[in-house]
Parts: sequence; structure tokens; C-alpha cells
Amino acid sequence: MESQNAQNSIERKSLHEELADILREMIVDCQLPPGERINEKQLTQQFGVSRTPLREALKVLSNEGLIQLNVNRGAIVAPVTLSDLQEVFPVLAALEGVAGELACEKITDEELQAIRRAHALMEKAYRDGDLNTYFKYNQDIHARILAAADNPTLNTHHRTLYGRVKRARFLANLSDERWKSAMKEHAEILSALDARDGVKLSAILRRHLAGKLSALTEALQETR
Amino acid sequence: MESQNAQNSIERKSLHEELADILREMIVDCQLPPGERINEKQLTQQFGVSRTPLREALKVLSNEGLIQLNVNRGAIVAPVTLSDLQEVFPVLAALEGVAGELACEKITDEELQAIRRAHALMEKAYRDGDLNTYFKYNQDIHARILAAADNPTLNTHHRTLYGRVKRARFLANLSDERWKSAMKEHAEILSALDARDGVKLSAILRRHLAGKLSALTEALQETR
DNA sequence: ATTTTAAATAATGAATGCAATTCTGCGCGG
DNA sequence: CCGCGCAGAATTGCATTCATTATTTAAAAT
Repeated sequence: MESQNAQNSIERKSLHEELADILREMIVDCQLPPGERINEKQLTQQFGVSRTPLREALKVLSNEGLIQLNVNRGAIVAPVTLSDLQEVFPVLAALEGVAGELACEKITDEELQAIRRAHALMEKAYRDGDLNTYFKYNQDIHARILAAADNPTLNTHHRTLYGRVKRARFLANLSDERWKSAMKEHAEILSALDARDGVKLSAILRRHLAGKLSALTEALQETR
Repeated sequence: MESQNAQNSIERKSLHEELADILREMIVDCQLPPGERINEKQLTQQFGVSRTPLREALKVLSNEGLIQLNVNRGAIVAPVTLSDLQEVFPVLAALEGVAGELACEKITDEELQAIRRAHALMEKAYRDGDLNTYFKYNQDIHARILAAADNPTLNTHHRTLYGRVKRARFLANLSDERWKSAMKEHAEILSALDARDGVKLSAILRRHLAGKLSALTEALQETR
């Protein structure tokens, strides 16, 4: 599942970096829900650190768009708005698109095999109607394509942007028809990968993400 | 020329943000050359601030890939390596590609007119053999396409990545033939914009950036 | 003379302190 | 009843201080 982030004790991590990692995950998982006030003192006590490294981490997260810093007024977890999603998705799609192209050039048989396995498990989850498991393997596949592209910069930017929209899945549930067409698209993704057809894969991925966005848009406007 | 960054006293900027802006510019302009050691004390004296906000700014710049932080060993301005360029350019191309698509949907006649003017000035600089002016208007055009795309997230990510590769222009000089074909591509860019043909513009821009990269690669390998 | 080791010096990482701003709650007046 | 103002508390932004880790310098040993 997790493939990047492989720096095992060769180089230490500074405190602010660890804090940023922890907070990033908490935000993306909605443990810190969008809009939530961030209290420095509370967090320093929770993590047993002083304010300095925590604040450094907050600056970084703000730069990534995960929190909003207001001078003299503290920080809040960045809200997830529809316009936010509409802003981020096209960029994310472009990144996944190029990831697909690069992946087709570079992917190894082992990596492809791993994706096939994840795809099979995802299909099973779909048949079982197990949304969480589906989501897990879905994300896994996308992460593996990114990893196969073997471009740390691409990976980093993708992760940042994905962090901003991943939280949207808590806001609206997937319609049956959207789920179905997503599965269909994933079948195409796999076959394009199989054929190492980068142009095709890129196009599918971009369409796939556009589909995700319009499904989210629709769902969010309904709940409003 | 400068279009973004318009926050006039409505919301103050914190010190670390100002410092990050200043340092970012210094790095991108090679006033702080790649590989240069960053001495905190010296910078605090230079800017008349304490270490705290400076260090916050450094964390942010590190997150952007403009400097390298080594725990307990300070920071250096990130070097510009060939592999760095090869890593960044495909991502940059993808972003400019989607910027082109969005720009074709949204661009106003005024914005297009401004690009035409910049294009004309760039052509003049080309005929005059004035590389600096050429570079200025070239960058201006790309910035205007980004601005026309009207997507702050896209803009931010593009700026970050561009900051990492802009410095490469100090490393290798443009060959005549590359310059010529870049001009040709720019003519195509303008005509695609004119026709509001997003798909075409996207393709040209991606090819344009790929051309830039291969020219840089070639030039850098020669000087090596 | 070259390498090793030890002391001193400098630089960084993180905690603490202080001033300034914002938030809160309560009394007062309209 | 609601808005207004003000004192106190809380919170933040930045500076300073302390502790730890690198780096340099110089002496000692081979």
C-alpha cells in the first residue's frame, strides 16, 4: 500500500516535519474536520512539544492549502467547498494524466501485477457493495500509478492536491450509476496500462477525474 | 506584468510570509545561487528580524523544494541539477497544458489582446537578438495564460515549479535553432488561443515545454 | 609532516518569555 | 430586549534564551 516515504533512519526528521505529517494525516482523514479551529496550546499539550515546531508545521500546512492562517486570529482547518473542488480537480487531473503517461513508459511487470491485484480486490469490493474497501483499493491503484511514474515532484504535488479533495468523500455519497461508470473507467485504465498506451491512459485518467468531480458537484448540490 | 499578489492592506501579511516572498525571489533570481549556504544569523541581521519568523519561512521554502534543510546542518539553496529539470518539466508541462485548456474557455478579449501585445514585443526582442527582453515577454505570456485560466491553485503550483527551473536559464544559453523553433511554437500558441482551441493549445504548450527541456538537457550536457 | 584528538567556537533546534491583538463575558444604557 | 463598551482572559506573533549538535582550531602523538 504505502510505497513512498521510505527514509528509514538514514536521515532523521525534524520535529516540525513529523508534526506536519501527523497533522496532515489528521486533516485529510477528517479527524480534524474542515473549519475546525486549531488551538496551538491544545496541540502542543497533545503532542508534548513546544509551540515553535508546531507553528513551523502550521506554516507548511498553510502553504499546502490544508489550513488557513489568519494573522492574530489563529488557524482553521481549510473548509472543503464546492468551488475548492472545482478548482483543484482539473489540476489533479492534469497531474494524474501525466502520471499515466510516465507510468506507461516506466512501469515494471511487478508493479503492473500489483495493480492488477488491487483492481481485482476493488472489483470484489464493488460486487460486495463495500464502499470503504472499494475506496481503499481505488486510492491504492491511483497511488501505484503515481509511484510507477517514478517522479517525486509529481508525487508530492499530487499528494498535496489530493489531500485537499480526499476529504470530500465524507460530504457526499457515491451514486450507484457513478460507481458503475467509475468501475468501467477503471477497467479501461487497466487495459491501457496493460498496453502501455500512455496517451490513452492519460486521457482516461483525466476523464475519470472529471467524472469524479461532476459526481461530487451533483451530490453536493443535492444535499445543499 | 504582475497580476497576482493583489492584497492591499485588506489582510496583513505575517512576517514569515514576507520573508518567504523575499527569499523566494532571491532564490529564483539566483541572487542566492544554487548550493549557497544559508546562514540564519546573517539573514536575520540583513532583514532585521529574529530567527523565529525566518526559520518559519525556511520551512515553507523547503517544502516548495527551493532550499534543502539538513537537520542540525542548516540549509542550502537547492541546486539545479539536470535530473531535477527532467523531473520538474513534465509536471510543469502538464500544468501549463491544463492552463491552456482553461484559458481558452475563460480568456477575455482584453486578456487576449494583452497577450498579443506581449507576443509582438517578444518578436521584436527576438529580431533584435535581445535575449533578456525576449525572456521577459516570454515569461509574461506564459504568466498571462496562467492568469487567464483563473485558477489560483493551478497558479500557485505552477509558480512553485517554475521557480525551481527558472534558474536553469543561467546555466545554459539558448541555441539559435531552439530559439527559432520556440518562436514558431509561440506563433502556434497565439493562433490556438485566438481560435480558443483548448485541446490544441494544451498540446502545443506541452510540446513547447518538452522542447525547452530537451534544449536545456542538450546545452547542459555540452557544458559538462 | 601528517594524522588524531580535544577544546573552543559557531550554528542549529526547540523552549520559554513578552508584548500586542483578539476574544469573552458582564454590566450599563438605550 | 438588544446593542455597546470595557476589563480580563486567552491567544497569537515574534524575540530571546537554553541546550544540543556541528565545525573549526590547535595541540599532541605517531
